[in-house]
Amino acid sequence: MTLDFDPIDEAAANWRGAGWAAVDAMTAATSITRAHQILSGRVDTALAPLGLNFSRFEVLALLSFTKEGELPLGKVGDRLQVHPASVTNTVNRLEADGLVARKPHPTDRRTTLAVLTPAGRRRVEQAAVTLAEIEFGVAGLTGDGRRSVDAAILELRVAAGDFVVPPSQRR
Amino acid sequence: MTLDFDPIDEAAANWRGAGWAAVDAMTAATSITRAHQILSGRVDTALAPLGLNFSRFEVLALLSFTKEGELPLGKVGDRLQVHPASVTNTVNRLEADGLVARKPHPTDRRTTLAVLTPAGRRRVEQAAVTLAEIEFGVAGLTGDGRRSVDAAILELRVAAGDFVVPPSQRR
DNA sequence: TCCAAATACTTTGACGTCCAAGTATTTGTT
DNA sequence: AACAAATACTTGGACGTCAAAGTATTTGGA
Repeated sequence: MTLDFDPIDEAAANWRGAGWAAVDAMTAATSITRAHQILSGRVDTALAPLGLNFSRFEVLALLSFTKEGELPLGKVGDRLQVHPASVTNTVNRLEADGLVARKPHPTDRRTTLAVLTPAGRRRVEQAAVTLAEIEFGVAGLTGDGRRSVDAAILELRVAAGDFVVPPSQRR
Repeated sequence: MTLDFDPIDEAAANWRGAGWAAVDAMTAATSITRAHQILSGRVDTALAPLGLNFSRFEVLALLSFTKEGELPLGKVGDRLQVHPASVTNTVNRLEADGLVARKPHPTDRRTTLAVLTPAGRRRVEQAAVTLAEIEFGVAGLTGDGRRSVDAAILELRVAAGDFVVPPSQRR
């Protein structure tokens, strides 16, 4: 069902025709939404044979970067910027597949650690290779395109309060 | 829980440290994912008082641009690039709220038309104003940023086969 | 010391998305 | 004319996300 016109261009023209405002914002929002749809479809398809999706992969990758291969669930949520309930759900699945284990925090009994298992470490290595092969779903974006997307979205993330740029690093 | 560092920068450094490939693709994918998360949160929050979300708004907007304010459900899915089951679901809600009605196609009895009601037309006008006010969730992106995002993602969409650029319009 | 507030995680429930399968109707071929 | 294939939509199920409420534990004053 490939169209023979750009649906976003079409929408922009309709928007202008209706006299609606912020057409450039609308096209940017629609582009980003569609890009996400495309890449997440590609990524999930590529990871499915490994029993992973992007969220699960992100958790494994994050753990694999720590010294001990473990992190409190709350930290996982902070870093990946997802809701605590989603972390619980994701870790449940990883645990069911034996890729991660839950372990009590040594000093704070409110806290639960997610620990990467040996199987989890092997799996995340495979997944990293798989994802690199499909270019994380952004095949079609050139190097320039990737850089400009990163730079533009950086502004959006800062504006959304994702993180504070330390005064020493302002660009 | 604002971080004092850029989590995507951090991820990129970790990726390089682990010797993993396609770091630039990873950051682009992560940026797009996060951008989508930010804007869709903002948009859904802004539309909630109107009983809409972005999907429902898109359907209403699309209908409002047609001459008769009606379109077969299948066409809606094609234009908005969403799964037929999602169209059914979205139209169900719009219908329950009296913003859209289903009507049989005059000649093809397989086909169902979604028709904008007067209430639907009023609602979509309000929503368009609301969305323009919050810049469709992309406040923080400058004009340049919006243009470069659009241009970069255009490549991605074409590569994904969203539409075919007619020979006469290749840029 | 005591206790309200904050923190950490889980549970439940409302939605949204997609896939796969099912029903109805039309199209295209022989 | 007959019928397999294509098309259009709906249904049911698996998942994922978030918000809100619930439980347990720790923290930070009064």
